[in-house]
Amino acid sequence: MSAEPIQEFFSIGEVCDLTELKPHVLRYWESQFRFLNPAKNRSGNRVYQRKEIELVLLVKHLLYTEKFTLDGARQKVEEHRRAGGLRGAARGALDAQVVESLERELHEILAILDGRPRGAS
DNA sequence: ATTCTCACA
DNA sequence: TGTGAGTA
Repeated sequence: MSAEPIQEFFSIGEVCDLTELKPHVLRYWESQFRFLNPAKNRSGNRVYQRKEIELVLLVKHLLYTEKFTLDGARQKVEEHRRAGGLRGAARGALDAQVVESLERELHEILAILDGRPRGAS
């Protein structure tokens, strides 16, 4: 009964639309966070997967909303990862509040994606 | 049109 | 972080 071919890969441009960030910011973060390394296709273009969009949103939240420094955000995200990712962090040593709000933001975005065959406005 | 790297402010 | 140059 499944239907819509869910979009699995995203260009940097799509990720920017989805996260409200500029391409140069995403590329810069790549140089600051090892866990933010999207694969490159044959032509060298970044290919993002949903997991990476989650990371981008987490970093954006830490940096812009919680006003962490690059170093602080780096440590925080690594904590999240050691705790088992976005989800696992909830039962870890991190604020369930943040995780909750992130999942909400994420769901809003992914919901639109999953229910949208792309190309329609 | 989009994205990429690199340089520079 | 923002912008521009020269590519692919």
